[in-house]
Amino acid sequence: MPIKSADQVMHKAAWLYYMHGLRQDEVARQLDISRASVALYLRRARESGIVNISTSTSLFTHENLARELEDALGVVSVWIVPEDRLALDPAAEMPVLAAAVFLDLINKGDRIGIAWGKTVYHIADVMPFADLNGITVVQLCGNLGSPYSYRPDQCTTEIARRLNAEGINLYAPLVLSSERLAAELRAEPVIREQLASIPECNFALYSVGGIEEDSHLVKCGALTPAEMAALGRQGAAGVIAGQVIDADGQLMDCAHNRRCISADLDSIRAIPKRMMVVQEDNKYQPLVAAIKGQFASHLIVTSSMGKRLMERFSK
Amino acid sequence: MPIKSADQVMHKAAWLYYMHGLRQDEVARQLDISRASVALYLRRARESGIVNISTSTSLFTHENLARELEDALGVVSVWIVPEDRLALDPAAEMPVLAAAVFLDLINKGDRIGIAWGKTVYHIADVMPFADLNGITVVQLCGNLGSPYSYRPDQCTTEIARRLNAEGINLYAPLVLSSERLAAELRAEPVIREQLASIPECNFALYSVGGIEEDSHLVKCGALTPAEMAALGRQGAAGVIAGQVIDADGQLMDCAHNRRCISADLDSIRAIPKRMMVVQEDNKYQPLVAAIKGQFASHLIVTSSMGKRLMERFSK
DNA sequence: ACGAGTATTTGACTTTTGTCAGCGGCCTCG
DNA sequence: CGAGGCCGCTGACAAAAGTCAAATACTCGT
Repeated sequence: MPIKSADQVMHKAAWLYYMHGLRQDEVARQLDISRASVALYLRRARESGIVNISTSTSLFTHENLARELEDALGVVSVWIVPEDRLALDPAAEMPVLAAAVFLDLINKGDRIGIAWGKTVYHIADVMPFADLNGITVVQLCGNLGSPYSYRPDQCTTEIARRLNAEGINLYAPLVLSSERLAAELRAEPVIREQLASIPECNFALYSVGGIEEDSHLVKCGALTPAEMAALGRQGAAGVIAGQVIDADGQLMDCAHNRRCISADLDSIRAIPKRMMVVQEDNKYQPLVAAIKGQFASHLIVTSSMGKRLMERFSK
Repeated sequence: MPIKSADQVMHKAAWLYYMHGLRQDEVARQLDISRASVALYLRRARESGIVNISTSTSLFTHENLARELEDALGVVSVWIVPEDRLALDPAAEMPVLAAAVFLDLINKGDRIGIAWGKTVYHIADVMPFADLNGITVVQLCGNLGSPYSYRPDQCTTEIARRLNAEGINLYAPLVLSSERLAAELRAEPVIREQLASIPECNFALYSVGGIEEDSHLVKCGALTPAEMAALGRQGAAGVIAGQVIDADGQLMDCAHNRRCISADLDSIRAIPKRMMVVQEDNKYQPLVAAIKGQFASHLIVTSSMGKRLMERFSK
């Protein structure tokens, strides 16, 4: 007599309900439990990723603008979040779309790099549960406390949890108080190995940070408003995985970058699928820099941002 | 003002309901239609494959027997349909499992060969709808009227319809009354090209036929009971895509095979993923022949059949 | 332009599903 | 050994989803 574990009952209930199309009361009779329990098991099955429900994202790629941007920017694929009045608020829509596209693009066995920011955290927050095998999720940049609770390690951990994947955190601060200490820490075997393994990723998920004086990096205390303003005057245009880039998407030669523990920008550029998600309209300049720097192969933006990019890059 | 096509409304309703988790009445309010319409659109979205609901099939591979069979038979993967009293009737379970595994194994752009039989038709019958892109479904064997309505072209057409794939039928009878006519028909350009394209398939779905005097091939009138009995005495062991094979899984040298219009057995063997689904317990001998003939890389059987195979192949 | 025929939409009703307080078993610790 | 706490299951009720006949909006041919 095989002992039926709770997991097996859950799995079987999900199978009968979703695959055979039985009603909950029929499943209950079949498994000899109450219907209420069936409802409970079904919820757990969805939350554990045993059951997957997905919807085609073609709604967001079937716009002409998406096609035009793919050609003009030379990226693989673009998704456009519309802003007409029949649509939801883009702030709510974009993370959901990003999560759906993300799940669509990843495969068993992938190694996925996750960077840092409000956008990434929101994506993690709405990420459906899935039961992928052999996925590894690695953290692309060091840690930083945050006034919101969007710490880099949390993003990585949460996404790994939802995918039933292995999560690898980077146990180092994002930014150190001296260049010397940062260099020494980077040279530590445990950190060095982890940074060295980043080129093995085949997928990256991130946004691009702004360089205003109230940008995320400033709010989190990595830079003072004055330092950020100075960087801006020196030509800073955006932030990728905690590192400041110039208008051409190249790493700035500055003290902050030297004090930073994060994925090497060339390593990031070498990742085959680089999914960039940009929510805020004021990220235009940073996004232009990121695109020039080849940081996006898959891009998710609002229609208004898409139009501005089109004007900028179509000539 | 963009004109909202019915398809777009359906797609958007599905998006809001399944991805954002809104209730039907909230979706209705958002899209300014009645809740009943939302329910209708959601059904259509599921039936058109815009929404995908799938359940992990690991329940059926987590048996020890499956592992052992994979080793003993040298096949890639085995799924076992249990027959304990908590389980559904295998006759109902197997097609559902086969359809789920099938959907799991195929990818965008695949070319899929479909053979013929009651089993395959039942699988087609419960196949979920999906919105795969660039899939082609080709018919592996000629047509034959049937006392049940399991004609080969129907299997192909139905599966293609459900996957939103292109279906390519073989417009020839499975069996002709003379060898000469069969040879001439095979030489016809339209038929020849189609048969020649079968090695381009990367996936095959079929079962194996029996050689009893009431087997499918006899019931459909392709062979008389006497002819089948004679073939049995000559060493026939099973039927693959309408063609009779011997106990080693090799093509029999017989009149029936020469009168047959179907995929070349070597072409079938060359297909990378060959998914064989066997429902009936009396298919033991034919299945052994099919396995010896390398016709299965992915196998779905009942636990009792699995045990018999294990006894046969473990030594 | 008109009307027959077809497809879409809806309100009202029925069925199915989600929820949660409370019951009961079981394990732990005093 | 018994009390306390935890976990899982269930019955009963509330909420949500499915269904269908009837109404309305389209389409196409004449």
